[in-house]
Amino acid sequence: MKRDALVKATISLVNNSGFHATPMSKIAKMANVSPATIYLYFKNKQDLVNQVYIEVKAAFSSYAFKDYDKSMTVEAGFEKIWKNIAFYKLKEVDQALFLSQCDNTPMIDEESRQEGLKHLEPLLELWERGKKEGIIKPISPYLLYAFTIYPISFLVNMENRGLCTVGQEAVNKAYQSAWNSIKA
Amino acid sequence: MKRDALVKATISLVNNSGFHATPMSKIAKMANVSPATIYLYFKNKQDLVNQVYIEVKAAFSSYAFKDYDKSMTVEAGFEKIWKNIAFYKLKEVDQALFLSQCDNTPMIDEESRQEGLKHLEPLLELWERGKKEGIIKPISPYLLYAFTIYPISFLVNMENRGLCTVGQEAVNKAYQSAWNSIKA
Amino acid sequence: MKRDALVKATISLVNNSGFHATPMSKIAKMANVSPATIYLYFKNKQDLVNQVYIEVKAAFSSYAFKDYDKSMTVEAGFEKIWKNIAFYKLKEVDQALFLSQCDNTPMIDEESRQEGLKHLEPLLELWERGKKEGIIKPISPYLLYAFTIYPISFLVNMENRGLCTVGQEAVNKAYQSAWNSIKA
Amino acid sequence: MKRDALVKATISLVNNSGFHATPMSKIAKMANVSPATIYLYFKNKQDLVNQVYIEVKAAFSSYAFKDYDKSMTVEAGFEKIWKNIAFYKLKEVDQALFLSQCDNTPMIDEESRQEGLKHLEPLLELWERGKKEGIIKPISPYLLYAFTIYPISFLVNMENRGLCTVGQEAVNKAYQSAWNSIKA
DNA sequence: GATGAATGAGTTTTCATTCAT
DNA sequence: TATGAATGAAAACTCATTCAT
Repeated sequence: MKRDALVKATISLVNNSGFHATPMSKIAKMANVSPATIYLYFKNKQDLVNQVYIEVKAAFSSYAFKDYDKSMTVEAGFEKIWKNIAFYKLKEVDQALFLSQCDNTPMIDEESRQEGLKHLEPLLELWERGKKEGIIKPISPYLLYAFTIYPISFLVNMENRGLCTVGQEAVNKAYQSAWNSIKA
Repeated sequence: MKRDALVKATISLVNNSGFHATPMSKIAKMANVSPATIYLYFKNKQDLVNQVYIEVKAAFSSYAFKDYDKSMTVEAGFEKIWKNIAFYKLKEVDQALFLSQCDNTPMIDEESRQEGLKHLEPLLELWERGKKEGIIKPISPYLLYAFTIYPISFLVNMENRGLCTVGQEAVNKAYQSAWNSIKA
Repeated sequence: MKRDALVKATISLVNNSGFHATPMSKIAKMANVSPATIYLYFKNKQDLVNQVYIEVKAAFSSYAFKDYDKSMTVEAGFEKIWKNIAFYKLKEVDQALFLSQCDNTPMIDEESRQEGLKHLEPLLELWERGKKEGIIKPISPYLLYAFTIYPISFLVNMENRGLCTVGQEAVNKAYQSAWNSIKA
Repeated sequence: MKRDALVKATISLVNNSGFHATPMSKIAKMANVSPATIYLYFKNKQDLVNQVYIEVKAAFSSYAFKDYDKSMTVEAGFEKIWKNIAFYKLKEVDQALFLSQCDNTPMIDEESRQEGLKHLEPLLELWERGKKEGIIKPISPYLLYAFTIYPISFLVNMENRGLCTVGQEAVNKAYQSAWNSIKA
């Protein structure tokens, strides 16, 4: 209950001001809780973001593989996963922005980062299979990720700043770009 | 002289700890300068990062269009610019990381962001021409950027964290992915 | 039962960290009790130490006069009492250290201090008698205490810090010093 | 200047409330200084007391050996040193109380304790000589200290609490007790 | 221009105490 | 009796910024 409110407040405030610029007191206030209460659930500020990061990453990853099934063809599977991710990031903008900030700054422990990464396994496996089947380019998973998944964050960022709008059509076009960039 | 040292110190420290986690005193110390001296060159902390951002962005952009010429074909021009950018980011890792952090967090004024953006004009023009010539997909420049330029940041981040190495071959493959993602 | 555990925990923790550096929560934890439970037995933190002080002082004093009897000669009586005290302090190190800390810091109410003091009456009487009989120097009881009883605390402190060991022989020598310092 | 004021304020406040019960803010206020200023001179609260302890101990020790000279007889030397110490403690009550509190609580680092101890060397040497000459009892220096120097602290404590007064006569009597307790 | 000392305002964190159960 | 969750108030400490020199 209170923990949930704290997690939500953290995401929202970190998005708006960055980690180090959001005082615990503000998080507490937004969660309608005393500052001291935070420390019942989290060891300290660092622990708070770490836990939030891991949880958001887990929620994100779980959504990413919804309706995905290893028996799908590589292309179908990739489209499913990619669109899940895109859909998730465009819908749960707050969480997406939070993750984007975590992934591009030193605000998260390396350990928690590793923890958050392991959820991606199925996608890596799919890519591996795709490479074996000659459907996907034989390039490092970092490249595959950089050109298919990572760009989505940019679009969410831009949309959030009101610089552009990402509708259904843009998503489809984006998917085409993503797929074109890695298909063999 | 001292201003330069301050700019460099800022980049380095912000990369390692994030903007709000790097005190002015540390910046001063790293630049071998008194804290008070910072205020001779910059109005305040926010002004300091803003100026550093604009300068780095300018250096980056100027490099991006080295040897580029509007008379080049779209494809040749794009390859030139893309590789300039990639080369720059892989060489000037510190600056690249700094920009990546600026672009994904609320640490920079919106105004300075706009300021930093305008250097990109020639690339946008090239893309426009490419679209008219039917060489590049008719999609928004945000999409074009997301799938060609933005991924480079991811690779630099990963390399910096020691998770992968980006050599000449990877750069070529990355370029192919970038081009494939936007070519008509 | 629980009260006992609380008293013991208090002594132990205050010895290791000092009064103000030992939180109620730690005391509760060490006593396997909820923090709230402490307040069933003690009005507040100050009341807790005060009570503990008085109890320890009482236990100490009661032991001090074991097998002592006003009919003893002054010298025999003093030796008995002194050795009781020394034996007690060397055996119940925790309690001795606790008292030493109480006696040398402002952590105890003046009132409780007085309360703890009155147990010493028989020793004062013995000294009075000794002075009348010309066996003990005609000096203030504070001096008598300072040179006979107080030194024992020092030895216990040193032993506790691992700086020296106080065996049977040392105790005898110490007693000789104590007696020499006050005998007429 | 400011550092001096801080040291003085620390001694005074620790005497009245104990180390952990005196907030940095109070120390700052008493020294007419901002709390932040404390951290210009001391790394943290622990460092503050440690440094104060070492300094007071040094002042004390330096006074202790005033006009003492290794060429003096053991008895004369001891009387000189003992009376120096007594005089100092009775005059510089604040410092004496502070040391007494440091010596009987866990508020000082073991390291600083060692540091403070080494000043006593000349007294230990004198005792060693006294033992060799058969003038002082062949007992451990801890015993010698416990029965000669340590009692002075008790008297100062008592006088400070208003429980007794220690005048010139008492000092002479006390010295006799001290000497009697250790002379062979 | 350059500085080091100083600080007010604010940060994270702790803790004695309470209260609904 | 007994508690665990909750908290207000205060603690230690930090830091952007200033100012006399």
